[in-house]
Amino acid sequence: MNAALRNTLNEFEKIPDDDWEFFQSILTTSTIKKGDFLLREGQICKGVYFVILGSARAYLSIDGREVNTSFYFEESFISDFESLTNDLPSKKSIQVMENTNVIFIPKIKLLALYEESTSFQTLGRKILEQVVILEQQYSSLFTIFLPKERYEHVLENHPNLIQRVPLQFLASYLGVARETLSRIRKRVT
Amino acid sequence: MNAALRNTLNEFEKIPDDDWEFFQSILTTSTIKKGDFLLREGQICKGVYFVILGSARAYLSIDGREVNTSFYFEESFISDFESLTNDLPSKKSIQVMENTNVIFIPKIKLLALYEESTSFQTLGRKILEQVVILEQQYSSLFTIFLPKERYEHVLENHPNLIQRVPLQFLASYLGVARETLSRIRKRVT
DNA sequence: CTCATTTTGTGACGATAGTCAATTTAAGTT
DNA sequence: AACTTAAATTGACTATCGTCACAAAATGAG
Repeated sequence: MNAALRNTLNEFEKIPDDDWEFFQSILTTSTIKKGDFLLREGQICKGVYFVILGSARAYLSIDGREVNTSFYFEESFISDFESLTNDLPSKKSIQVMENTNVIFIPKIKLLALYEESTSFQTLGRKILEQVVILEQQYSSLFTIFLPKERYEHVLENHPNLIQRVPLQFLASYLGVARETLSRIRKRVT
Repeated sequence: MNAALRNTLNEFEKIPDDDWEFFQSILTTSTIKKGDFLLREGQICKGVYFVILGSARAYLSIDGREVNTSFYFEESFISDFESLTNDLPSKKSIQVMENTNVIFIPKIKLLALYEESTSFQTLGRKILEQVVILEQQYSSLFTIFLPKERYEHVLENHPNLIQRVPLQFLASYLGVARETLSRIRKRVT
């Protein structure tokens, strides 16, 4: 059941068997129904989710309008770091886009695990390094590309996004109006 | 001489004295002349710089045009994570904007230190967590704000940037043409 | 201080994306 | 399958930004 998570973690850092045993004991698995929330604006994020099957989105509510900031699919980690690491009320909501199976990793337990296991500490650092890289690539979308080019670049590099995310959510993620994205898509395809 | 660095690190995690002693031994301090480079496109980034005094910018060269992706001032860490963590040729160049004093922390030594010291490992993780948060705030500039609002938001939250970065560099960082930024600044001020 | 170079500011124009409104298409429910 | 609701598309119009060309201001070197 947790095999997908172990495989993903092993790509970053090999986990010794006994570390893994303890790690498993802090995990809880659950199924979230389409439209339900992993985190709501104002709540304090208490841990990290791992997506076994399904998808989710993170968004900001800006005077009534929803601005999508991230999308998550199988084998990815979901959290709001701003809330999680500094215990601040989240500015974002995280909502599941379809029925989704997740593993929950509580922050308190994870921090304790870091203290005891060097390999997990290393793991946490390596995952964060990749998150930083992805975030930088995302922001450069806006500074180096025009809207149409942003779409093409995402189509090329993250086809999941284009295939599995409804246009209404994708638009704000790409920084364009829904109508504009619709027109871009017609021209490109 | 390294006091500024120690102070900064202590805000993340207290460093035991003996850990600090060893850490100091891997550091080298240098002065970089205005316009010189800490990293050039195509090179592999070999470590992290800490700014004691001065400033720097990171930029991408996109068909002749320079797109600035980050600015660095006193007490901040400079690196290209995409190159550093995965040993890839850097897409970015990092150039000093004025005569700048930096401390260099070599990656190889730092990784060795991580293996031996839990507090440094934790430190590395905590710094990365804050980097992720900053990067996410940067990308949301583009999705939630119009150009004029981006300028005002940066003016409010990172006044250093507005005061110390030439307009020609700021423009691409904010995703607008130089002329547009010039006009925004006239209206806002 | 003067000259040369770089940086910033301005004006005019065209291209592009945003907005509003209406329609078509798709999805979900009973 | 029929109905309802939501999502995507399309058209018309406007606002905004980018581009090009040039002028003014600031910076730096001799």
